[in-house]
Amino acid sequence: MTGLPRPFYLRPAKTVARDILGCVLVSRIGRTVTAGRIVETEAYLGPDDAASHAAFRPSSRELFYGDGGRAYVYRIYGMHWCLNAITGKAGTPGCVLIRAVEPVVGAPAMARRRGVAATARELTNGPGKLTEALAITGGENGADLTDGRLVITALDTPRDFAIASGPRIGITRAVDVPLRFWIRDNVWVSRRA
DNA sequence: TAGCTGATTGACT
DNA sequence: GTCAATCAGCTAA
Repeated sequence: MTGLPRPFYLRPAKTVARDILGCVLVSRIGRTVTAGRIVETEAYLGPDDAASHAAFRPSSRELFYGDGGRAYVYRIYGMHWCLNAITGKAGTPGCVLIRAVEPVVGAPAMARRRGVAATARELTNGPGKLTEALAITGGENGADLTDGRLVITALDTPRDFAIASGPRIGITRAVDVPLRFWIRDNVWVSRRA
């Protein structure tokens, strides 16, 4: 399984965050293939972005400062995993947080992992929810997103959707910077603002 | 070593 | 609307 090519990720986080909307996150982790269309993202920049782990989490630096196209998976609040795509060329730190996806393949398997109905929006409409649905854990930290068990691919369908933007959610620093992007009117976008 | 924080979620009033 | 769960990684000492 091949995903979006490396150069796609070697651009500013803000650009990648917008362009990656509508693309499909494919997980071949575990026995069943599961996949979801990315409908909501947030961009995190370098040390100048106070909300970015690049600014206050030294242990993430090796990934942040490396070439884009790799996964950055970390535990939050001691119980949930969050998935990011590292962006930018080596030396220019940045990443894109995948906040919500729309189930495309393997909804029954996601439902089993999540413990909710296969049609429920709670399946994947949040950063901690989609990682559980797609069986993404810390084991995927550093994984290559262009080729492997976890990849992001482009759809052949036209990008005929509107992109909305606003402040990022859930953070305590740099609260007002509008670096959150989502597909307007998509019901799988996470609530709570 | 001890204490604190957090890019969340789900249960409860 | 409020709040607890639960821990890696940070800081202070």
